Amino acid sequence: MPELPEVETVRRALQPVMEGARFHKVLARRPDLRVPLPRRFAARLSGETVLRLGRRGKYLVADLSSGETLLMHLGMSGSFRIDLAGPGVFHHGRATAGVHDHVVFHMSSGATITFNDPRRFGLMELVSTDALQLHRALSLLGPEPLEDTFNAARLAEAVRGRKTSLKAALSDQRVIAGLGNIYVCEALHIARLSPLRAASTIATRNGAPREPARRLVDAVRKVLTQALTRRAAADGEDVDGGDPRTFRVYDREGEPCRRRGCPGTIRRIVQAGRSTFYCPICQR
DNA sequence: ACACGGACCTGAAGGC
DNA sequence: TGCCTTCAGGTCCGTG
Repeated sequence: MPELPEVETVRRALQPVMEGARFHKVLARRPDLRVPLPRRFAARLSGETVLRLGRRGKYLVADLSSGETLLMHLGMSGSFRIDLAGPGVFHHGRATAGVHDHVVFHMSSGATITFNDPRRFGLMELVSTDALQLHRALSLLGPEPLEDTFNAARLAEAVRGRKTSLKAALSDQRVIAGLGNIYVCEALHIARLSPLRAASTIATRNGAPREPARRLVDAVRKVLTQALTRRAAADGEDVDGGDPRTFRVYDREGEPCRRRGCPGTIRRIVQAGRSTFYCPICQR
């Protein structure tokens, strides 16, 4: 499911019921996620207050009153369900937990937060807040694409000398944090750059970032901002994928290119084991 | 050091 | 209908 816009949307949904609230009761129903749940997971959370719920790349980051930070990742299929407590919840709500409801937080806010993840590629870890930036998942992450730290110079530097495709480079979380297969394809189409192009060719020309690098930075910002806006409008519905009709290239093999005046047909190829969708006519 | 293929899981969708 | 194959938006590890 989740790339940066989806994760950020989840964060915004959880924030009101988590920030400032205590973990009243925690259920670790199935500990064998991609990384096994931390030892004594429920006990270490219970009674602690969530000071702040943030996001870094595709990770949700909850700082706790205990001095530990709860790090969460949705993997491919993870999602959170929020049930606001109320009279009759046992009669009218979900009385039975779903098979893939692996972790349940009962918060002092009254909300019940359920982590569901069929494929179990998701992850929850507890790390010392002081050492958070040293954590291997976070320490290598590239800049946040919607912050100023992400710019053409930085991108050019990150891909300089990289002997790999643009598609692979943008998918690399060390280059930019938060992009996944869909938005990489979408951003490359907006920027009119071929996913097959060598990443280093957008980099620098005698010191200054090349024009393609600038276009790509703008395209990444644009595609993420648009997705975030659409997510907000969808308001919880369609937690999956997003509307295929709004994609420019993703999952549109054989369909016409949506760029004005472009006669191209969207092609699907496989790069590094994953589908890439692009227009061979207008992406160079 | 880097880049790639495969592995990790389950479920949905398509072909026959 | 049902079985089989393929594919899925993420990451990590081993190999070359």
